[in-house]
Amino acid sequence: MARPATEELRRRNRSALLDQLHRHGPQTRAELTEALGLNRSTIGALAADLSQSGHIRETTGRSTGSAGRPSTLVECVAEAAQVAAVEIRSGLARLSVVGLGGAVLERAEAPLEADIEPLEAAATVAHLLDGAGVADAVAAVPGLVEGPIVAYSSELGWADRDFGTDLLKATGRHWRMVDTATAAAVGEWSRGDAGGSANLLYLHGGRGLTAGVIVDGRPRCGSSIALGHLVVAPEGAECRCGLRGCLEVEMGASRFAEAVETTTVAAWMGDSVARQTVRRSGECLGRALGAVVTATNPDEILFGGWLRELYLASAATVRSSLAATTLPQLRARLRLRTPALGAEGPLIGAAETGFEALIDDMR
Amino acid sequence: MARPATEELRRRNRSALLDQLHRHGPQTRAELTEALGLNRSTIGALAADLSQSGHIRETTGRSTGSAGRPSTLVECVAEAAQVAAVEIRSGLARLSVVGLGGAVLERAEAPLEADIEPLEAAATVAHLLDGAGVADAVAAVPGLVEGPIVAYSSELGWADRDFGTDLLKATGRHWRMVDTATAAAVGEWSRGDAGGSANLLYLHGGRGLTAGVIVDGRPRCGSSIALGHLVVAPEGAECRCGLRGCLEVEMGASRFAEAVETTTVAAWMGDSVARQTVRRSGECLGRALGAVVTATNPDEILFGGWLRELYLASAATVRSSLAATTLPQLRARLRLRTPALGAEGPLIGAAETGFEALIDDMR
DNA sequence: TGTCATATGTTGCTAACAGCAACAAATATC
DNA sequence: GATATTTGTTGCTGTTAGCAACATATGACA
Repeated sequence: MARPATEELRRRNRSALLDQLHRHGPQTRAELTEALGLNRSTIGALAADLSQSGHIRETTGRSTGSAGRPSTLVECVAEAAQVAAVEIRSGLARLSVVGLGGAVLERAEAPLEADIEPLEAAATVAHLLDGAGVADAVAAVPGLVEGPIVAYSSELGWADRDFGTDLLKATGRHWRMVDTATAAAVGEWSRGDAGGSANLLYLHGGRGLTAGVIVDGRPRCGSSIALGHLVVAPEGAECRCGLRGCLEVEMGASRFAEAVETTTVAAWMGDSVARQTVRRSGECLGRALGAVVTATNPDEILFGGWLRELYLASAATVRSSLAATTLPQLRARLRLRTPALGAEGPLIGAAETGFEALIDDMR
Repeated sequence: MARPATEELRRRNRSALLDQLHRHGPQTRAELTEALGLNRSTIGALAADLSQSGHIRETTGRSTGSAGRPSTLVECVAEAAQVAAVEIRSGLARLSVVGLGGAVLERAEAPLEADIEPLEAAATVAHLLDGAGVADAVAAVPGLVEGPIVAYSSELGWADRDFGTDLLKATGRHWRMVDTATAAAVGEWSRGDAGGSANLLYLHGGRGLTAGVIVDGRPRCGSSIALGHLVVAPEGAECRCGLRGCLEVEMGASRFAEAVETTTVAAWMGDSVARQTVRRSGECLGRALGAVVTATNPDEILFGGWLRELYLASAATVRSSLAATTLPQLRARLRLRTPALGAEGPLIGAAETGFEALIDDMR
């Protein structure tokens, strides 16, 4: 290593300080001292560094109410580092520009044509981004994502498409790629209220059905989960992917996705045909979940996208068919719930992925 | 932190050096310099520390064959830190005492009664260990292990038993607990030749059927996978666990386990009844694997215990029924094979778990 | 209103660490 | 046997975080 180890240490501490502020919001220097386990004078020096470089701002402290010299409050400067997060869906591209500390500085969205090609989608993203000066960029795509490649996406109808390179061509910059469900899982993990569980499973319902995982407190990067292509009925109908009896076909994912997009949830749930579909789909979901829970043993399952509506409408059904296919010891710890961040989860999580890389690279 | 940060840095480097030697065997100081990215003089100082404390031994260097001063060879002193690893099976407890660097210093085994109680098993372990002076102790149990608790073990017939505390009572010391499959996965990962894949799934066939996972290059600790209780036939026969159609019942796990234990593999495979059972079970395994692969997306699957024999006898069947239930994009990267360490995997991996903790605690 | 207790920021100093450069040692090559 | 080459050793340096003493700013209480 060319860099001296002492400097390395300093960088690590500096990045830890910024990370702490980014994740947990404005704090006093005294609190930072406590949180990082460093000396007051060290925190002072680190804060001076980061203040100099414009990453943080120190304001005169709020009165604590108790005796003693008031602490100076430290907070991130949102404009100091910005990350662009894009979510690609069927029919829609959404952009958020997020600042250091997690504030959303800009939003934009644009429609996408049906059956759009990756390069065209990338062009739309370029238009949305429009030269915004961001330090990192992350794209969330629903499906099986491997590095820059979208290996398979039911929702977009893409298979083995190099969307990462298309984004590079269209925007002139490198994009990190994640799958929508993993992004949402990261979002809930870092900014939602799922902080407690070390093993989190996020299910995302769109035109297809994908899953994202946090394992032992770390987002599982590098390989995503195409849960919609879990085969639940070996003799079932053929799926576009070539297999038979895929979960997303058996559950009627596209119908749900449309229903949630086009009608109000209340009207949709009132429909008697829909009600029966909901029950049947809830059952199907529960059984599929049984396999997934047995195979991955999570602490918490979150239902995102239209799965949220389905779960809310059929929680009892889901639970009982889950119970028929999992050991009680697995269910004991398991919590089922809906995401706290709603539809913003994927964008927030994607941005968070960018910030993690950014802050890590400061070391 | 009470400790100065500079000392912390030293400890980290010292532990990294020892870790490097433990994992990759004897190396010259020049190689260590390269591997750790530290300066020659730093390596010298660290080696002096560890030599002083007795953890390593420096011998006069082997002649490299090329010009230059010969390098001094550094190696772990096996006796300097020892870990006891125990594997509990139906009918048998096996012990290895492993030294720093991975050398097996002692072996012992003892029969266990059928339907043994945890406390009795712990007593047998105490007898096997017999006051050996080990720095850490790890027990591998087949089933769902959560901290000191065996939540469910088909093989031992235990449910929610506090085996960890029983071991503490019987041996007077703390035991780390892992499930057999995760231990074996760690073994293959660290000492087998699975070093390449970041996501590894190890299937262990005993009286029951469990799985262990390496995710993104890290063993997934804290929660194991009772794969035998994946429900593959909702209308199937009732299992001892209370569910219906569990994989291990449908596959006839106990019959396989017995067959492998009692007859030679060749004779067993020659049997025409067995041959049909093998085909059917291979098919069943393949379909179950489809669900697991879809839900976890591994790079590599290893078949341990009697699954090794089953896989070798029916690889084509397993592959084809796997193909019917997984996306081609998932299969593209996937490798199926048998473990390099054979039956030693669980013990080696369990010991490795202990060493990781031990070396980590030096920091 | 003033004094004291309390909590926090600041400053100068210290111990320890890793890196560096110069030197010493030990081998291969010619 | 002379030289090139690689590696270990030694003394020195720059940087770091911790510490202690001091300065600063508030609340509590008389």
